[in-house]
Amino acid sequence: MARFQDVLRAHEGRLTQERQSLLHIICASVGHFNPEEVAGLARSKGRPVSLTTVYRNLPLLIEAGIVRRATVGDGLDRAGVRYERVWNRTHHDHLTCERCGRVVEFSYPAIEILQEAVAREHGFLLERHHLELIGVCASCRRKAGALSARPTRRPH
Amino acid sequence: MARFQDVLRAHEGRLTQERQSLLHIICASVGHFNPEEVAGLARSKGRPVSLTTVYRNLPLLIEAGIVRRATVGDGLDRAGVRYERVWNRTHHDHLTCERCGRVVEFSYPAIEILQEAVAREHGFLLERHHLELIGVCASCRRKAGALSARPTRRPH
DNA sequence: CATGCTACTGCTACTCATATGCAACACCGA
DNA sequence: TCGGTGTTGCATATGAGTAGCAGTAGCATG
Repeated sequence: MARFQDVLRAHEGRLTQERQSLLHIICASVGHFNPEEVAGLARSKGRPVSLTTVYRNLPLLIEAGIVRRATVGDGLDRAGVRYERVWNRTHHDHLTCERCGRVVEFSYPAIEILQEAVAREHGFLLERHHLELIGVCASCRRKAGALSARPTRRPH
Repeated sequence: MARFQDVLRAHEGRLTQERQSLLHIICASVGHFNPEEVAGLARSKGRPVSLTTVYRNLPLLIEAGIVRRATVGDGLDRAGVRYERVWNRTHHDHLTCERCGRVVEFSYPAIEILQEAVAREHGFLLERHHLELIGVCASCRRKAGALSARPTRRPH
């Protein structure tokens, strides 16, 4: 991508085989991924990239606005950092089911506008945000049934 | 705290010296903390608790609704997981300056209401959320001045 | 199109946060 | 007071991410 090349130039960087491999994989990605998965995909596509290199290039890809860190499963769970492509996609946030782990993407402009308002009120210039809603999805609620375990409504 | 004792009972747990020490420290806490800091405080107060024990008890304290994980500095930065007391405090979210690291707490009921709406639309029962706004605070903007580095407005 | 500078890669070895095995200990109900 | 069992702390293991380093490969230059 031209955008990536710009960032590379700004860093006096080079467009190596490995970086091209990463770009291809990420541009073809649909959901979230972590560094390990990217390295695995690269290997399986015959253009392997070491895990170290993935880690070293992710910051550049973020700076280029191609990927971002995604806060998914930020709850107590053992989640680990995940990333997602941002380039050529519309902005969205995440709604996660804490029972089955399902992740729904949503976008809700009204919330974004209010976030801007909050930032302005405090004299901040808003750059970005992380919003993750955590709850129980419809099917898990059905499964849990009316019997017990109605989750204690204590949002924060 | 009675609440903690309830959780302990549910787990057939015991109210040990160490757990009391942790409770005291956390109930006296004002801002965010990490496990290391808790252990340090306990030691300095003459009721030491090993780091291992802190790690082992934090999940119980979360379950008891006394603390929660706080998403602070979730950006690229080297942040690390932090916790904060929730018990006896009003709910709030965080507004972080990515330049100086200052954290402002805010609460904005309208956003909470919209979050509920989003969850409901998708059939979710909202349990909790993580919201962190990241931007540049007033004084850092002044410092950066009109000269350069107007942050690229690319929120997500 | 050959050359050389230097960024990049991948290996290995390291750090740091967090988890686990285990023996000694201390709660707490009997 | 006593005994079973949950808990603690140490030492050690795990796992994500980082840094050192020697060899490699972009790419600018002549």
